[in-house]
Amino acid sequence: MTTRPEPVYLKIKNELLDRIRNGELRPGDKVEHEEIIAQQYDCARATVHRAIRELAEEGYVERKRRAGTRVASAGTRATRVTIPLVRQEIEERGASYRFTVLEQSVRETPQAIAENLGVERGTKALYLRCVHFASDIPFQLEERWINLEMVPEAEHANFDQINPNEWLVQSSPYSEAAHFFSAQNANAEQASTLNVLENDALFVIERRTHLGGKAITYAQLLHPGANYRMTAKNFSFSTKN
Amino acid sequence: MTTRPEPVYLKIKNELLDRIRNGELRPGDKVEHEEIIAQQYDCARATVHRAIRELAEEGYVERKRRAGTRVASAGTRATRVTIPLVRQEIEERGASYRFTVLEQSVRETPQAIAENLGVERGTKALYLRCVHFASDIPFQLEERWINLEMVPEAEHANFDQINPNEWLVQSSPYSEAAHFFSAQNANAEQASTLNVLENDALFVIERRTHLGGKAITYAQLLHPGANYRMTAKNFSFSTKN
DNA sequence: ATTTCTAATATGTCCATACATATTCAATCT
DNA sequence: AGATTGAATATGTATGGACATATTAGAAAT
Repeated sequence: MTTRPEPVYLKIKNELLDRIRNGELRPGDKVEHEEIIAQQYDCARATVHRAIRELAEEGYVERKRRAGTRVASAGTRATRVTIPLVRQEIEERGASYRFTVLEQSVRETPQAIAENLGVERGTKALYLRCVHFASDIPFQLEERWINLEMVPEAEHANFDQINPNEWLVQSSPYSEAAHFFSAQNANAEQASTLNVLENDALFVIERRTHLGGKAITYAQLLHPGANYRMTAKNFSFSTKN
Repeated sequence: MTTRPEPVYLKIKNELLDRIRNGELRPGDKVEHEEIIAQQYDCARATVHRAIRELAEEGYVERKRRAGTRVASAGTRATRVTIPLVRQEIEERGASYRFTVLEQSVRETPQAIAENLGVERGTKALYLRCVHFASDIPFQLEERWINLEMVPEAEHANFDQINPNEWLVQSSPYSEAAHFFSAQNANAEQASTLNVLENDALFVIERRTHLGGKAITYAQLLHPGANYRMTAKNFSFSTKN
């Protein structure tokens, strides 16, 4: 198998990472200066810099000017989590997707929701409740509030063909989002909607979406715990293997 | 307030991100070529390259040679999750930390565990069960298996002063880890240990740790759902604000 | 019309150099 | 001793050039 030449910065990065992983370089240890590594690999300092900068971004080393680079103290691990669109997630499992809107009404926001939307309590907002099915089995219950001050068109939007999340993604694709993950017991209503038993554990994703400091929407996405498992992916891989 | 001059690559990155966020650049739209942007900002192409490369790593744009750069189709969002050491997590909440080892024994691995450890079913491994307390309230129940083929010292390690996770982190700080998140109902034993009711929802973190393709340990970290909420952090911020 | 080849092109990597800036360490002054 | 100052130094950003490589669009051949 002819292997394409690995970029030098990746080679340096991976070899450093290996040394960190196998314990040759331990937390607190100093990493050689960029210039010295550049000599060792016979490359430019910028190339070494990129390698070590990426390791720093991924949390493996810590850098300080003049002080140099040290292996970071281990323990806390940063991983990458991808929150997909429900439809994608379902179709990737080889199941067919459909959804139904159980409720769609303009309501006064209760305290907890108002806080999440950053509006005064009692401000009118669009409340939505949907179920998303994977091959006709309930997969996700979505309870959503949309800030009509930010997205007034939502009030008369039609969610027969397109689900609220995808509709919102169209209107402002890359708004800023904050996510929280937790576990809850299903209440009677949630249980019957998701076709599980009351008190069954649910995996909950909360999402708050902003644009320019103002909240667009707040959603709770509830999944039957028995089916649902979220996977975190690592940042970098030593290609050696 | 005298503000230090923003690096050019960040200025470019943030201004592009703003254009993507506010909808001026929509998914599928082409971003100007690096050389053109370099002219606009009167900087080198390498500077533009870094700005756009970071946007690509964070999932905002997609790049192809010759084809150019396009705003990525929105929807799936990548976020960063940090899994801290229990002790840190508890102390950061201003609570005092202590833990107790409920069980520590060498056992034959059952099927499910053997799969996670990548060993033959029935291989001996160290089984550990610990509770971690936040100001004397049970915070996390840890059920762990350690592969003694990889870490034989663990068999006679003393977990009175240092908890198993921190002990393992010392022995191989930056092994590779895979994480999974899910929700489970507490069984009777878990419930009494965590001082919650049977069937209460638990937030579960599973962690599988490898080194050079071989599993070191597999752990389930169970948290009472009522207390626990995991927060995902975004990658980049437009500094404009 | 379809396939095959070829040239154009935008991104990907890299270099050699330069200067900026945070931080340390040592020398100097109180 | 303690505070202040200043030089040394490792990283951070940037330049302007070069070549590599994937991919596309168009030309040529079937």
